[in-house]
This record gives sequence, C-alpha cells and structure tokens, in this order.
Amino acid sequence: MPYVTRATPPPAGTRVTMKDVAAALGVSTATVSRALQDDPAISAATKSAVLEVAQRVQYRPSAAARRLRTQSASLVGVVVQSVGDGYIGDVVLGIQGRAREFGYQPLFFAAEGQPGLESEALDVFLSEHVTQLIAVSPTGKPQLLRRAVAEGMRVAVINGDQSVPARHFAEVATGNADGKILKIERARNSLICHIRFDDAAAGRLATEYLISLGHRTCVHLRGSNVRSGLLRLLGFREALTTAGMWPQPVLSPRAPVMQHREDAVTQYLRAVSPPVAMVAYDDLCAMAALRAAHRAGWRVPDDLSVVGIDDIQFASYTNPGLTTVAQPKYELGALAVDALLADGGCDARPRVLDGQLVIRESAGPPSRPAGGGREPRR
Amino acid sequence: MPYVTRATPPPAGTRVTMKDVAAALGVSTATVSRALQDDPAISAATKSAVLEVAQRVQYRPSAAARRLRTQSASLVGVVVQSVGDGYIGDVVLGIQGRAREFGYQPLFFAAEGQPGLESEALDVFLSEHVTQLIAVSPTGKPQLLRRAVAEGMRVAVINGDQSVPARHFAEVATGNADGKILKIERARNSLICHIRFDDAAAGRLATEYLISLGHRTCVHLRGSNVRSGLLRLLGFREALTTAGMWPQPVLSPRAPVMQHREDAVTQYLRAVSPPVAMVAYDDLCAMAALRAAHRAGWRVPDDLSVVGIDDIQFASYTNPGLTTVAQPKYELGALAVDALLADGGCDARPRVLDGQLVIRESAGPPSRPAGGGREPRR
DNA sequence: TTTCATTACGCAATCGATTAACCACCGCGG
DNA sequence: CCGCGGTGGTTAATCGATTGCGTAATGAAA
Repeated sequence: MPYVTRATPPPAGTRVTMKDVAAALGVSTATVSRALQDDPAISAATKSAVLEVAQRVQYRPSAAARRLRTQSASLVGVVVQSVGDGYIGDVVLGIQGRAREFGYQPLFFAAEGQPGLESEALDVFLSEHVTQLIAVSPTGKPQLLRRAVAEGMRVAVINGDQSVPARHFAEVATGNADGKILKIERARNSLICHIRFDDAAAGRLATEYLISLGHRTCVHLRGSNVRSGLLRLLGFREALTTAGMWPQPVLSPRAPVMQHREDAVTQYLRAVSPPVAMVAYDDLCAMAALRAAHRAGWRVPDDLSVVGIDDIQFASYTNPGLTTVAQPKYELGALAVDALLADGGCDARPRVLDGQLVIRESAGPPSRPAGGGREPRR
Repeated sequence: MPYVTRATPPPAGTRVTMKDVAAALGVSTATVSRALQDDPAISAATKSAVLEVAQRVQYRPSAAARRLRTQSASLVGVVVQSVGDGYIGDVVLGIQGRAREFGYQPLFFAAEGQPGLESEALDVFLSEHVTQLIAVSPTGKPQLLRRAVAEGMRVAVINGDQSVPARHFAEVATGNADGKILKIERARNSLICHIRFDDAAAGRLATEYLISLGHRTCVHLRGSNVRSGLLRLLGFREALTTAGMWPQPVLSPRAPVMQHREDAVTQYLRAVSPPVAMVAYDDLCAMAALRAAHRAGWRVPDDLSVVGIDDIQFASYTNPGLTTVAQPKYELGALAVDALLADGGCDARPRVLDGQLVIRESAGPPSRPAGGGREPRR
C-alpha cells in the first residue's frame, strides 16, 4: 500500500500524530498523552523519552481532536467593532498576551457595527466550542450578551455601557430520562464581567489639569451620548464645581462626526476670545478642536488649550502633540482575560481602571486675556 | 440516569448534535449530514425536513468534529504586525469579508515584530489545521514563509518585500510500506502569492500632482529602506525626470521614528525658503512634516505642500487634512483571500494594485516665492 | 414472476486525543 | 506461600461529523 511520507525532517502534508510518537517508543498513545500532560502516573524516564521524541518528530497536537474530546476549546472569542481605530490595537495586544499565558488563543471577529455580524460572530464561536467571550467597546449589544450567556458562555465586556445587568441567571433544568424535571437551578457562571476605564475620573483629571495650569474657564466638547460620554462630562463638572467654577459651557455637536465637532468648535471660537481651555470627549474630538483652532487662526496652546481622553496611537502625532488622559488599554484587555480565565477574576462589580495624564503640547497656561491670539509665534 | 436538558428553547451548556437532529426525525446521522450538504442522494422531502428541524433546535455543527474528520479546517491564518496602526484595519476587514464569502474564518495573530511570535503563530495555525496563510505588511519574514510552505501551507503575502522567491518547491516523497521511496515530486501548490500596492506608481502619482499644481521643485522625505520605500522614491524620481526636473533633494532621517523625521524636515526648512513641495514616504512621515512646518511657522499648504501615501484612517483628521495616495486596503485583503481560495487566484506573478489620489488640504499651488510664509493667514 | 436498475438511506469505520477502568509486575509483611 | 498495595502502564470507549459501502424498496424491463 503506497503511502506518502516526508523526505525531509520538516514534515510536509501528513500530520504527525500521537500514534506516531507512541509507535516510535513502543508505548500506547495513552501513555504519550499522559506524559505530555505531566501526569504523575507516568515515570520520569518515560516522560522525558516521550518529550524527546515529540520534539524530534515535531509533534503538534491536533486542537480539533482535543477540542472534540474534551468538549472545551482553549479559545476566547473576541468581538470588536473594527480593528484599526487607533484604540483597539493595544487592547487586542493585551487580550492576546494574557490569553497566551493561560494557553488560550483569541479568536477575533470584527463586527463593524452591524448587529447581523455580531450575531454571526456568536455562531462562529459556538461552532468553535468557544465558551469565553470578550466584547470590546461599542460592540456587545444587549442582544448579543443575552444570547451568549444563554448559550452558557462566560462573558467579559470592556467599556460596555452596562445597560445589561451584570448578573444573568441562565436556568438549567435537571431532569431524568422520561422528561420529568427534577429541579431548576440558576447557573452560577453566567456572570457578565465588566472591565472599564474610569471615564468620570478621566474627565475630572483632564479638567483639573487645565485648572492647575491657571485656567479659570473651561469648555467641554461632547462626543456622544453613550455612557462614557455622560461620565466624562460628569467628571468635567465635578472638577469645576470643586474648584468653585460653575457653570461652564458645553459644546454639543449635532452628530458624532468630525465635521460637526469641528463646526461646533469653530462657532464657539467665533463667539469668544482667547484664551480658551477645553476638555474634549476623546482624542478624536480634540483633534477636531485642533483643526478648528487652526482655521480660526488661534494658536495652540497659547490661545486654545485642549486636552483629550484615550491617548490613541495618533495622539502623539497631532499638531501639536495632544495632551490627554491615557486609557490603560493593554491592561484593560489583560484584565478581561483574567476575568474569564483566572479564578476569582470576576465578581459582580465592575473592575474599574484609572487613566493617566500624558502631557504633550496641546495645553498650557492661559495667555494674557487681551486679544493676543492673533499674532503668530516668534 | 439523570441528565441535563435545556429548559428553554435556547440550549444552555449541552450541545445540540447531529444525533439529536437525526433522532428527532427518526433518520440516521448520515442522512442528516448528507441533507445538510445538499447531497443529491437525499430526497427533497427529507432535505427540507432536516433543514426545518435543524433550524428549530438551533443545530450548529461542531467545527472541531468536522475538522478532525475531514482533515481540513475552513480557517485562514493571518499574521499581522500589530492591529491598530491605522493601516491594517481595512485590510483585516477585506480579509474577513472575503473569507466569509468562501465560508472561511480568519484566525488573526499579532506578531508585534517579534520573530518568536511569528513562529508561535505558525505553531498555533498548525495545531488548528490551518492550511492557508496570509502575512500582512512587515510580517512574513523569509523564515516564516519558508517554514509555512514546508508545512504544506498555501501562502499569500500582502505588501511583502518579495525577497523570498515566489515559487518554493516542497519536496514530497512517495514511498511504500517498507520505506522504499518510489518517487520524489515537487508539490505544485507551494506557491507564495504576492499581493501588493504599486508603490512606485504611488510615488509617481503624488509627485505628478504636486507638479500639476505648479511646483517646480520637490523634496522627498524618506521613511525606511524597505522595498516600498525604495519604490516610492523611484516613482518620485521618475515623475520628476519625466517633467524635466532633476535632480531634487531627498531627506533621509537617521531612523524611522517620528522625531527624526520631524527633525530632518525642520532642518531642511531652515535651509530653504518657501514655497516647498514635498512627497512623504507615507502618511506618518507627512504628519511629521506637518508638525515641523507648524513649528517653523510655515503655513500649509501655502508655504509647504505635502502629500502622503497610504491614506491611513487619521489622514483626514490631521491639521490640515492630508492629501495622499490611498492604498486600496480592503481590496488588498480581499485579493489575498482570493489568491488562496479562488481557483486560479494565484499565479507566480504578483498582483499589483494601484493607488488613488485623495485630495484634501495639505497641498496647493505654490505661493509667491517672496518670503511670504512668515505672516499668519487672514 | 424474476431480474435489474435506480433511488434513498442506514451501518460502521474513521479522524486524533483523552480518560475511566483495568491489569501486570514487584516487593513485602504475615 | 498467600495476599495486598503501589507503580506504571494498557485497553477501549468517547467526542461529532463525514463517507465508502451495503441494502431495502420501488418500479421497469424481460
């Protein structure tokens, strides 16, 4: 019976299976399996022999077979809106990095904001025996989360809006063969863990920084009405109130798009005179403010001081570099993994992480109020 | 024997298998399997019955089982440097979008520039029975590609440097049971497909645009020495030569980091007087130029016209918006999938895609040469 | 009525790893 | 000499889907 074998050490095409390793040693596959799992029932001598051979023949276990047998995949499903929005990158790295430590592999799915795709993501995960789910950012609609817990998944949400209750009781019925239900119990594990950035504190921090610079009046540029937007605004107000400055103007662009944000800022700048201090909803908003200032002939930071929130990758490339409150993005991702995989990693209360002020060039002390904004620098 | 069942329609914990569907209909799993594959040996009536039940009980096939049995996963492995560099996002979308059409699922792995991680990615893919690999951007070191084809994978590289020959012959030996080798043949499928952006054309296009605007002198800001850098520079030179303008200065920062780029531009601006037209290696470089110009008090586009290449997501957010040559990023990803999955999708020659000029505000006609750059606008 | 296709489906092996249950062997105390 | 516990391993069932081969049923042809 002709068969295909590999001519060179690195095998091509055909898989090296556990059977091959077992055969090479004259032992059973059970022994190989146990040896590789460091089972105490296997002698040290056998273990090292197995290890050595496995190494030599480049044995790589079949994830599919293991998954089928154990009914559990070392996979954590990750739904993101879109990669590449400058924020998700480090979160993904955090997820992947920490997951590796647990021997897990992340399976990413970009939902692009289409609910249909979120649902499809879940289908894929279900097919893949994924039982741990991380939803990042704007993904994680209640519908998705509900279905996920109903399917028995453990779920962690990063910066979700928490409109979904943290605790979901998936009812599991225990019955016997003739269909009589013995008891219904609430599954313990169906807990949705929330990992979030402290938006209010970030708003506060940004504002306090401007105040500490000497500004006596601050504007807020709103981004959106999602939870984070509300909280950042809240932080802004708190900081001002604490400092005895109240009330202060809030700019509310009609829609969460760059152009409207820029327009809102432009209008505002037309109505007032320098200096102005602004805390923007996020770095994108801050960038819109930067553009508006530039167009209006205002100098940054002399005439307009602006601080953003998030510290996306491009915050250091803006002109001038953006002072901002950084989200601990890698950490956020890593903690989501912990919540799912580490024991005790998750309880009902959200895990909240603080931001850190990153000082670059977009905010400075107020220039003298007299219309000095119209001269170029130097 | 007590067993666990689901109380509500959506199953929790226990899987619905083919056996369940079969049992519900009183047929064998073989029939169910065939019906779901639309096998002609199954009657239409049975098929629809199976489909109906599968639908109703929310049957979802186990990817692991299928993979184990068929020895082929509908997975395409994707190695990227890092998600979130503003460029990769759309490429990823293109890969995922097209892969879906083939019923494939992308499995992403961020290599972060560490060769160790590239190798680990391959291990993971091998475990997962992945046989199609896409390497994007700076990933895809020769070592990785060589190993991948040696393992029998089909490989597509997006914007690779092509230092790896397109055609790799993995030798496969056919033998019989007593180990005698019958013949050695070169595997047909071990072809590395290259999908790339036409860097030279992009450099040319950017330069021609500046020339068309009326500029008689152009600088190039180099980014790096990788293939794309060389080609873009080449395009720059070609355009100038064609226009009868030659030679023109090239700025070469010491290292491919923002600061050095900015410094290089700053120095140059100090040595000359407005107006200056510049084509930057990429959008990041262009942003560095924007910053340098701002610091030097040069106005953009009046004193300095700059055009980038790539059209990363943030190109429209810069100050002013960046005129640039866009890479067809989604298409690049989609074509890589085609190369692997569509038949005839891949031949030895690279598939080259053209860029498209995106006009925003960073480039304009030259201002009057007289040192007009020092006054603010309006 | 017997024979032969044809249609429609069932049986059972298979993929590779895991694991419960079982067993051979060795040495030792009673 | 018997039995007993402990090592160190083996046997075989199992996970869920696929698929080559076998076969019952039906109708047509002989």
